[in-house]
Amino acid sequence: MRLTTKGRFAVTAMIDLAMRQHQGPVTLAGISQRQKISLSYLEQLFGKLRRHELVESTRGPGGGYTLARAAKDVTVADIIFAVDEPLDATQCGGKENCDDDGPCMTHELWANLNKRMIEYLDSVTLGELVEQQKGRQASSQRPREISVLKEHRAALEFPTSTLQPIKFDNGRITTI
Amino acid sequence: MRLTTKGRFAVTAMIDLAMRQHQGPVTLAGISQRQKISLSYLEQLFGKLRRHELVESTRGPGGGYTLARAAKDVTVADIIFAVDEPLDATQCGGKENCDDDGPCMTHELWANLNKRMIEYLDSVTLGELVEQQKGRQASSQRPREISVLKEHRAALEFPTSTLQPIKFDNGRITTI
DNA sequence: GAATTCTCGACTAAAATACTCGGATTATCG
DNA sequence: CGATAATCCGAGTATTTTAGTCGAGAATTC
Repeated sequence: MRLTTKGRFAVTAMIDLAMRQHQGPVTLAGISQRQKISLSYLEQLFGKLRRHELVESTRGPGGGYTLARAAKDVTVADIIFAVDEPLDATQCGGKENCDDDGPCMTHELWANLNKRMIEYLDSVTLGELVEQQKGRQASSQRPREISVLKEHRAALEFPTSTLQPIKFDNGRITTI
Repeated sequence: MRLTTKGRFAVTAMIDLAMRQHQGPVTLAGISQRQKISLSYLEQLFGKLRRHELVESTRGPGGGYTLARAAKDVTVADIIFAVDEPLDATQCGGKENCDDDGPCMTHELWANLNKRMIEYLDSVTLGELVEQQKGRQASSQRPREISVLKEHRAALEFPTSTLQPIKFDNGRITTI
């Protein structure tokens, strides 16, 4: 489980896709423009998403991508695992003999943290995110205050910080 | 909240320190040997731990480090925040106007994930980890089977994989 | 056949991570 | 005092990862 902007980009792009696919395939060029993610980078990401059977592609004019299954059946964990695929379980990955003398001291700690992260990310579906976003757009231009904690600690930080905002049609809402 | 091997090293080193400090200050050279972490790297980490007032140092021969407060009053989150300090809140850090039109769509998602991770890491104290480790060492050389889930997903992955096992005195247990 | 769109692999720039190195400072011991 | 043990500190470096580029190709539609 790695959390990088890559995963975040992928989730953002998938929300964009989910909100538009009812009109037919969605092009990467479109997602690229709306979400300000480079086309070539999107190509890489969607290659992985396709190989993990989260999206399907149609070539040629009028082509693009569609979800391979219903948005409610895709979890955030699915998306993140698809693009941030673990190259191979790093040492101590699953086995418990990290060293001569059994599991390293922190084994359980990280395993449990991992479990909790996955549980959470697996509990949130793409469909829910889409609904959330629709509600937000419908309510007003000014977003309603969100009940997200202001931690005394720093916010979740992603390794690199080229995080892009999400926009639909240059900030306007087209009647979907 | 970043999860890197740096944080893991720090937690491992702190456990080592907590288990030995009753004999007086623990030297980095010792931790370096036992945990196979480079001395210079440890110096960096403990510089941060000291500035965050998690440890105290004594210079000169017979010197070393001790915990600045009781092990039960130090959480894993404390340690990780000390060494993986957020350079500065990346865009969208705390504020909710990531873009023109309010918080980006995934804002809540990551904020909530972050909250959960912190909650968990804040719920585990250094003291608990030490107790766990003592119990493990006492029971037998062969570690007891640990009830850690074998996820169908990959295990928690740390960005780079120079993870080192933890050892005490070359695998032997000295009567502490 | 021309335009559109995905597909693929190799390459590159920038950043972050995980270190190393040299020297300075502080304290103890004999 | 001087040797030694230890922390302190800043600068530098190697490796890896991330993010993104580029170019050529293949499928599809019109």
